[in-house]
Amino acid sequence: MSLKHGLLGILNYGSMTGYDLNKVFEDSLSFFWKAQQSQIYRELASLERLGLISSELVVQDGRPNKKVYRITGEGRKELDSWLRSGLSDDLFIKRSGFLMKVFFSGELRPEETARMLRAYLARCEAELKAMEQIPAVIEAHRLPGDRPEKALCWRMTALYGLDYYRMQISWAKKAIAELEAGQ
Amino acid sequence: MSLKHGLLGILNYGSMTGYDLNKVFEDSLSFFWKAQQSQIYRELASLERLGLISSELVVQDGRPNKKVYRITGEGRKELDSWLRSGLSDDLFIKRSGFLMKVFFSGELRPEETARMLRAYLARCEAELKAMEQIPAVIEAHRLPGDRPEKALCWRMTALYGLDYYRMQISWAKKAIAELEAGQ
DNA sequence: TGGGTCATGTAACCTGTTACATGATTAG
DNA sequence: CTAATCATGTAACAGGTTACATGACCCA
Repeated sequence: MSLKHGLLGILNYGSMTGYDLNKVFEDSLSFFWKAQQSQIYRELASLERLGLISSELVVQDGRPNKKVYRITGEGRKELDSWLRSGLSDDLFIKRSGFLMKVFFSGELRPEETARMLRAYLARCEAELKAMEQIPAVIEAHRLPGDRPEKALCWRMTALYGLDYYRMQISWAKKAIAELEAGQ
Repeated sequence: MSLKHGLLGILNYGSMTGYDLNKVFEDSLSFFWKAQQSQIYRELASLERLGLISSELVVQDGRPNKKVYRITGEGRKELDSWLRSGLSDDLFIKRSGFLMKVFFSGELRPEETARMLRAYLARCEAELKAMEQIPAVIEAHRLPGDRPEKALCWRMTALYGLDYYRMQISWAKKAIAELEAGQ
């Protein structure tokens, strides 16, 4: 459900094509919501059927024609009621293939488990490094007309990302130390 | 994919019915993998078609007959190769409806956002409290024949859960403070 | 001349969710 | 007597993943 609301949320900031939406998702939301391009097109079609967005074909020459989507009044109402509906039930981690593997790694030799954890640690350190620039990017993206709350909320999710990776890193270090102590 | 491997992993510790597997999932894995009962039955059927598990009908009187699933040699091979295959690509949070909402909450008044965050904080504190007993439960579940690595890996995932909720709590507190400062 | 960007989508498949359906036993 | 537990599933739908398909323009 949230993909639909994410699309509405972005279109609420400005009309754009499926292609653009895909890029915005990759650039800004992919940390907490990874969407496939094909899925975005499908959801756009569905949102249009529901009357929450409308589209206009823009003929271009030199490059392919494009379909620009715009949020409708109905769409704004839906977005608003979603935002105000409080917490939903889908809060926490639902599926982690990684933790599943850790859970069953008692079958492996401790060195093998440790090797996997070290690889995980390296990945987390790389992700953290990549995220560290985001708060500055948000600051830069700020437009004069924007409500200050917007930047605050964006920064809150970015800080979440930083905290998240820092936690992964400290957990992984502890786990590796425990494995090495156990041998 | 990981649901299949989770089922194999549990059946590797002992044969059981779909009903039992569902309970094990709820009791032990639901923190990082929430599976529906109907999905478990479907995956069991699929694993059996693949020859990774086999089943035996046990006729009971007084209660419904049951189908006891057992991992096959093929299944053990598959489980083992999954465990040794290192990190997969599905590492991090993929979808968080909660963060999606936070991201777009710039449209709300700060008090409304703060109310949502306080509700989140309360949920996290409750989850943390519930998880705090788990390391002791794992210790209690230990059987004489078990490899010590098994308990270690279980404890690592439980510690992950604790760290995870503690991180959520500290992030939420910071975010609420920022919102209140911004007003 | 080859790869990246712009721009659209479809098709098939897999996985997850929700709801329905049955029926006996046992514990409070 | 009523709710929980034991035990099986199916059906329909929603959502996510992977792969395919097209085609022009621009830059190196």
